[in-house]
Amino acid sequence: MADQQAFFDLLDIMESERAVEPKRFFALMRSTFNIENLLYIDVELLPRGFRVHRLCHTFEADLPEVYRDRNAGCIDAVLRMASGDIRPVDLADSRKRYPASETLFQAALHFGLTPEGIILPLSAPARRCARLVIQADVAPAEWASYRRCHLRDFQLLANLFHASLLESDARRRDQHPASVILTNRETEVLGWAAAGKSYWEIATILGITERTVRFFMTNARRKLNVVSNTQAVAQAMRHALIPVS
Amino acid sequence: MADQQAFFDLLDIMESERAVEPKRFFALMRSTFNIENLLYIDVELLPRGFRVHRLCHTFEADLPEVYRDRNAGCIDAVLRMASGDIRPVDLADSRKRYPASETLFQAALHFGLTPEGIILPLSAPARRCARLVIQADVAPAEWASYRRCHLRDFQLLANLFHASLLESDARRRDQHPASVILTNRETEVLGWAAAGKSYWEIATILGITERTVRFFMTNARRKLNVVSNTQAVAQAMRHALIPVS
DNA sequence: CCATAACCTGTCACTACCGACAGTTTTGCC
DNA sequence: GGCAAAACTGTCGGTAGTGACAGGTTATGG
Repeated sequence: MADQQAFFDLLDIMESERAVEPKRFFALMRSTFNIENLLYIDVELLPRGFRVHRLCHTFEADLPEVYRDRNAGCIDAVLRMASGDIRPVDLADSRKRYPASETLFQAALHFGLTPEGIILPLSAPARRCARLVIQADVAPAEWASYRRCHLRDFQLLANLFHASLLESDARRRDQHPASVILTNRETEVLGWAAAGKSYWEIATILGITERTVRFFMTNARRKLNVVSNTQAVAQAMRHALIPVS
Repeated sequence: MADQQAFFDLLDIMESERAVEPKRFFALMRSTFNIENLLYIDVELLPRGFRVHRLCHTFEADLPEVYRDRNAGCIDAVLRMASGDIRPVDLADSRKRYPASETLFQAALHFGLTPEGIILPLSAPARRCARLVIQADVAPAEWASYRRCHLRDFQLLANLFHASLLESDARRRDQHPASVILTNRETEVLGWAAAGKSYWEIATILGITERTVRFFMTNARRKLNVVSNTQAVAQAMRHALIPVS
C-alpha cells in the first residue's frame, strides 16, 4: 500500500486549485502512485461517429493517429456501448466485455499498455462521455490488491480533475444560454407538438380553441427566435424547456 | 481516522453484490463510519418543477412532506442550480452558496441535521440530478479532518451504490430503446429540419430536389414511428440520433 | 446474376402550418 | 383602481407538410 500522506497532499492540491493542467495532474498522479500511463478522454457522441472535446494522455504522441488509422469505427462502437457505464471497469474486463475493442487493445499493447489498469467513469452531460484510464506499473499478481487499495483515491481524484477541466471550459465560454422563459401554456403546447399532436388535437386535449393553440405556439416561436414548430421543439429540448419523456 | 479494514469490507460488498438495497447500504454506511444520517435523491428536472425518481433517507419518515409543505419552489430552484455541480459540496458551503435553500436547512435542523455533512454528486443522464447527502456524527471541530479522511471512501461507495440502483432500474425496465437506425440522408434532413429549414431549403443545401428531401423525411418518420416532422425531431433528439448542437 | 439497401425523382390531393390583422377576459401585483 | 402579463378567440391568405401513386440509379454482397 502506497503512502497515505501522498494521497492527501494530492487531494489538497486538487481541492484548492481551481484549474489543474492535465500535464501537471498526470505528473502528480505518477509521482504519487505507481502509475505507468494515464489517458483522459471527453467526447460527444453523434449519430454518426463522435467529436473529441478533450484528449490528453501520457502515451507516445502519435497514439491517436495510430488508433484512427487502425479502425475508427470500433472506437465509435465501444464508446457508444461503454457510455452508459457508471462503475469503474478493469481494462481486462473491458476487453472481455467489448470484443469490438480488441483491435484497440492490440494497438495499445505496442504503446506499452498492460492489462493492469482501470477505466474510471466521469459525470458528463447528455451524449457526452468522459473517462480517465489509469494504467499501473505493478505486476499482474499485485494488481488486485493495488486496485482495491487505490480505487477510492483514483475515483475521487479523477472526479476532481474532471470537474476542474469542465469548470475551466465553462469559464472560458462564459456565455449564458439565452435563458428564455416560456409560459405554462407555451410549454404545454410545445410538449404536445413534440408528441406529434396537431393544433386541433392539442386544442381538444387542452380544452381550448385551435386558434389559441396557434397563439401560444406563435409566442413560443417568437421567444425561441425560430421559424417553425419543428425548430421550436428542437430548441426547447436543447434548453431543457420541455421534458424528455 | 476510522478503521481502514471496515471500508474495504464495505467496498467488497458493494463490488460483489449486484443489487444493494438502500436500507442495507445505509445501515452498512452507518456501521462503518460515524454517520448520523444519509439521504439519497434522484430527480428529473422538468421545465416546471421536478419529478422524483427515488428518494430514501434515514431521517424521520415525514421529512419529505414537511419540506413540501414549507416551500416546494425553493427545492426546485436549488436542485436546478446545483444540478451542474460536479464536486462534492459541504452542507455549510451549499447553504452559503444557495441562499434560496435557507428555508430547507432551517426545516432540516428540526430533523437533527447538522452542518457536518457533505453532498456528493452522482453521474446522471440529461436533466437528471442525483445526490447522496452524508451527515456525520462528529464535532464541528473534527469535521474538516473527518471529511478529508473519508471523502474518497464516500465518493467511491456512493458511486457504486448509485450504479447499483440504476442497474436494477435498467433490469426492471428490461426494455431496449428501439435502436432505430437512420441512413445518412435521413439524419441530415432531420438535422436541418431541427434547424428550422423547410423542404425547399434543405433541398437547396443538400443539392437534391425537394421531392427527395420529402422522401427521406417520410422514411425517417416511418422508422421513428411518428406522424410529423416535429415529432420526428423530438424523437430523434431523445434517442440521440441527431446532434444537440 | 440477383437481391437488397440506399439514394434519387415526379405528380396529385389534402391537410396543417404560419404570419398578420384585431380584439376580450382573467389574473396578479403595486 | 390601474397596469401588465397571461390566457383566450376570430378571420384571411399564403406556404409548407403529408401520404399515396409510380418509378429509376448505384453500390454491396451472397
